[in-house]
Amino acid sequence: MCKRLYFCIQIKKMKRITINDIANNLGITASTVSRALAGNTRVSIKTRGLVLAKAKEMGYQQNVLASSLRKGTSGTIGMIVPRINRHFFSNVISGVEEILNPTGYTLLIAQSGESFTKEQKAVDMLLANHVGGIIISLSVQTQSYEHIQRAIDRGIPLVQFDRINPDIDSAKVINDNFTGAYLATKHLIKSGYKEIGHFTGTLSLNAYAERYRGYAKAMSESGLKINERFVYADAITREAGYNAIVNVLKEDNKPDAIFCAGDYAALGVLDGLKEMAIKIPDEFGVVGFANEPFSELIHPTLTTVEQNAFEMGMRVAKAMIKNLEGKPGREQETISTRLIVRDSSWRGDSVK
Amino acid sequence: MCKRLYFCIQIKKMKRITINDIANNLGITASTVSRALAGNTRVSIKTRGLVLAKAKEMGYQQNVLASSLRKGTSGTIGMIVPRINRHFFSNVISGVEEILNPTGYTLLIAQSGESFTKEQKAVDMLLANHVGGIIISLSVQTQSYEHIQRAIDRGIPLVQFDRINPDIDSAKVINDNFTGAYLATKHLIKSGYKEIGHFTGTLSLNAYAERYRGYAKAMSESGLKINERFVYADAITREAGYNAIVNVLKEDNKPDAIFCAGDYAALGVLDGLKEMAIKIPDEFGVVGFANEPFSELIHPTLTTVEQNAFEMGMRVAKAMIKNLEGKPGREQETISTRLIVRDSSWRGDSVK
DNA sequence: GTATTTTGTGCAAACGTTTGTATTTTTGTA
DNA sequence: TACAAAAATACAAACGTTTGCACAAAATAC
Repeated sequence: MCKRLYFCIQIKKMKRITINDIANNLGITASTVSRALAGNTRVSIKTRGLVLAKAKEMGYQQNVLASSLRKGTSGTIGMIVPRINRHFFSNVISGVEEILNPTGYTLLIAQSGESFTKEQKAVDMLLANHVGGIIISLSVQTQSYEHIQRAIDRGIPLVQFDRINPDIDSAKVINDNFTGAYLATKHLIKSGYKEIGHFTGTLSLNAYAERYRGYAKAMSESGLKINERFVYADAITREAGYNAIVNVLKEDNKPDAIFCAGDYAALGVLDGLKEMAIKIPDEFGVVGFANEPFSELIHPTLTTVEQNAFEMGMRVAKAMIKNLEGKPGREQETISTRLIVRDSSWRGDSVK
Repeated sequence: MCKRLYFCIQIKKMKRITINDIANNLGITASTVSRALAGNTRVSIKTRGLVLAKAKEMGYQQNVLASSLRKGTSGTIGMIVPRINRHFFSNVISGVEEILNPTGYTLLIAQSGESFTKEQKAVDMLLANHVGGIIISLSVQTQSYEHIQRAIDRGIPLVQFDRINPDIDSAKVINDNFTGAYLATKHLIKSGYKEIGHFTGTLSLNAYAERYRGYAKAMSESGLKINERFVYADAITREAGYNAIVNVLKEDNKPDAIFCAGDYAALGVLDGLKEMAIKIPDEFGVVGFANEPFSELIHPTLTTVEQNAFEMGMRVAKAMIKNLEGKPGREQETISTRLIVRDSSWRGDSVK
């Protein structure tokens, strides 16, 4: 590798300080140093102080790899999200780090890109890296769950969040999608809209199923009938939202409001309505879901449901830590959502 | 730990398959298995096939920890960004993963949150985790660089991107901030604005310094003088942009356009202008930087400079791999930027 | 046919910890 | 002072790889 010594000398990596170095320096043995650093009471308080001081002096840094190898468990938590550049997910990540970092755990993040194969690979990658636990939000494609089971079989803790599979035995943290959707729909009703449609994502994902459930509940509770022709279950992108609204307004029987299960779809709906010169909110109401940053910046500002992503992240991390500490903790937690009323839906009390 | 055996049985982790298991099973030795799995030609093609088949059959997964420990270098790359939930950074991350993942490297992401202390801690965390390399974009606070030097001294490859320190000896990938800013300012001039101000971030960061340089070049080239009272070097947030524009328009001598070094500041400027009922772009021109997703959604749509974040990420990853493979590679690469003209600045050829 | 090279494996040490057990030192008690 | 108990430390094995070196068997050369 290194043909000539004098080349190596300058390139050579600075040798890391190990516990053996400290031990030799202090004239004690490595095991004592190890225990001292761990704060084990079996080593005298005097030696502990000595070791700590010397470690600092020599610039010792634990070799996490060696430690994990010996202990059989690493302080790394793996996290799989569909996309890191989604406002919601990046904020969940921040929330997780908020709790995890101070405890010394480190987070290994992987993206599934909404692809099942990539999700599988991500799980295997995390397992190969001996993560101590896995946090996951399923991709839209995911329909089979052996990869998840593989992780569980390994005995490593699993926490699902947002896009979960209820049948998998693990801790779960979800948004209160039901209530959010319920309130959003109720709000549209209160605002005087009668023919309310719903654009959402695949109902095989619990998040979307719950939003549909909330929508349906609000409708039936107010004696309104759902027109299934106003319901699209594959409309979560801007483009899909646009296509759906254009499509649905072609019919004789038209809706006068749409509750979208995502802000991007709502954005597409607004695009379509503007194109058709339909007045918002006078003639048509729109509500989104997620409170994406753009939702308060567009015109009209978009009524939407806020999910507390950061809070969710913190709860996820806490659930993970609980599991890592050996406490069972297979509970399902729910993070509350909040309706934010803006211009795209509120016609004032007048209509009420 | 486990007081009662029959409790352990069900909780017990499934034992991992090691190369020793494969070796025993095949009646050969672990070193041969190791070599076979690595595709070493010193083991016969026959044995290699046997080992590979058996490994697959037994569901072998390499213990990355042990491997890294022995090899003294891990296949993990650490990446430190100011904030993960910024459109630009999350896209750079995606770009890095695009290149890194297929090669088997894994990415450990840490956030500095624009805090110097957190950045230092992040570096130490990555070093403790024996990352094979570090990719970093400096926080705005960072003024001292011992932590970076610490990493370099360890001999691990470093790649800086976007917010770099030119004095640190490492590979660097930056945006063509100069040209972007130059074109943006030129465009404003072409659009007929004469008194063009500049709202930017701390000029100690090269990215902002370069944008200033581009702005200055365009101005002087067109024979326009920079009024330093129209230049704010601490205005990168929406709020700061708002305050700055309100402030600057109080004076007798007013600008008629602002080139902002960030879209958020530009957003604040638009807020202020709208509040003061100043017509955009007729009376006042605004250009941002970054092409944040919201910039094409707001009213008026914002002229801005696009940075190719994903491309940048891929280049960063390639530079890292080059370094990991032992090739020196301390070059500085520049990713081109592109002006996107929208409604906030273009008064048409009429004015020209 | 022997000598030499090539090819394929095995052996054992090493990476830096952790941890059960053994050993030494200290302390307390009779 | 002797002797047990307690406290502090040392010893050594283990975690799962990788890799230099040794060795045997096969292939080639003379």
